[in-house]
Amino acid sequence: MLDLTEIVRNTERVRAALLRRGEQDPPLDRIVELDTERRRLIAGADTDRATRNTVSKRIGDEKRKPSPEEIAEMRQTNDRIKAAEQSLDSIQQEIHGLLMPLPNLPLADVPDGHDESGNVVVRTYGEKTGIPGGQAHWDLAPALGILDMEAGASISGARFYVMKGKGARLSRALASWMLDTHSNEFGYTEIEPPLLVRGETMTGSGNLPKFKDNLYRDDESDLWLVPTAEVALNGLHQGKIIEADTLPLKYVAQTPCFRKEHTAAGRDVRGIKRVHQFEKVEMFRYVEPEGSEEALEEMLEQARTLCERLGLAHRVLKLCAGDIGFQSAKTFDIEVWAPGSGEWLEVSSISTCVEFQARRNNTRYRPAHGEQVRMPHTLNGSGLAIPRVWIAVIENGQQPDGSVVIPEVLRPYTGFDRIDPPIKA
RNA sequence: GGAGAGGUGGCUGAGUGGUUGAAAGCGCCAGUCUCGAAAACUGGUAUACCGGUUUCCGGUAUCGGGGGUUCGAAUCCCCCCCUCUCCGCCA
Repeated sequence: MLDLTEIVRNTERVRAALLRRGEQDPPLDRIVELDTERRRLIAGADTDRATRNTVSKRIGDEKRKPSPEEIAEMRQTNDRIKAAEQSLDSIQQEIHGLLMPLPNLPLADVPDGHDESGNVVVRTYGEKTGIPGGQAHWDLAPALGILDMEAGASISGARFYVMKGKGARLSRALASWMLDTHSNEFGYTEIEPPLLVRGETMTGSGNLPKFKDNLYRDDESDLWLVPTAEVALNGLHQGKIIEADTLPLKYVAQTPCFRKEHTAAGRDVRGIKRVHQFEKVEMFRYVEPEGSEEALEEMLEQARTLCERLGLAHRVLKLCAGDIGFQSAKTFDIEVWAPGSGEWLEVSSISTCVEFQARRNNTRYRPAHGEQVRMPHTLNGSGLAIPRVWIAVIENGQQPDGSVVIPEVLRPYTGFDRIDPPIKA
């Protein structure tokens, strides 16, 4: 959520920033107008309440019954207060309704651009690998007996998959290795959060109300399935004041992610690049505003390190203003090279949301004992998305004889160093 | 799912209609004392919003959430949520 005060005071600056994101005509003037009315109503109601408090206190102090005149006067005052409260309530609801769909403002150094074509490749690491004539994972993996798309479809429908044998094991190994690296080496606290969350939690992260079409929901219990662990990790401190000396908080979680992907119908239909349910390891931080840029760079480096250790060629993209996510102020993507599919696969998206999520969530922190509370910055980043890394690992590891070699770092987790094709009878 | 108990400030915990934003203790901050520290003592210590002569002052709201009764509600009434205990069920 954007800061109402900021909108009122710097309307044009906010408008310009929103325009960079492609928000053509945000209702800023209406918001300012409503805010003026809001202040007027609060001032009036507060004055009436002050009167009521004074009169009641006097009656109490004097230990007597109120006079008929006082009662009549207070009834009138109370009616006025009630009327003001009702108007105020509807105005605040309207402001809230206008504010919630507005995306975060891009930071100054975020490049201009309308869509993904405006993204900037910051740097490419490693050489593109892969054998000549290597297969894409949707051919290779089923042939190895480690992936069954038909079974996924028959159990649950399109865009669901089943991993089998060493494929399932590879997926689990990737997740465990990543979690261990984050916990043991990078200093994150591992979290196992609920996967079903309340609507408020989903709103706090920015997924509601605007993106409900992409979310699964259970009507009966009014709970939503998380599209990323970010939602739950962001909710960890909602409505709370984080006490002094506890920032930065660094969390990591591995969860399934549930996404309807209606909006992407027709895109990436082959294989497991875009599916309704996938595993992802997610980093999340609460930091003081001053350290937020540095934290973002650090998270980028950590996610990148994972790609490097897997021996995957990868590149870092700085997303343009038109392509960053709703809640993001600045985002880097990491893409790994998948030689069989012949494309760069996004395996990580690392963003700072500055105060945007903290404000929606009412999460604050106290810099030091006795000091004024402030809003922390929240940052999130995949570290990493499992199926796409899985794709890159097998496509990069495939050998001329049809087998797949497993990266060194994963072997303690997989318990095997290669995946051989099944022996034909 | 059945029965009961309970939700008060950073924490523990008083408070059943009128100087209660809220006792007391703990914690924390500052000062005194000390070579320094501890102890002791003294004082301070919530959040949000509105207004203003804007490092401060005034006002309003907040005792799980919402509604009601009343001149006045942490305190009385109604609804909801959550936690705990016992029973049942269950990975």
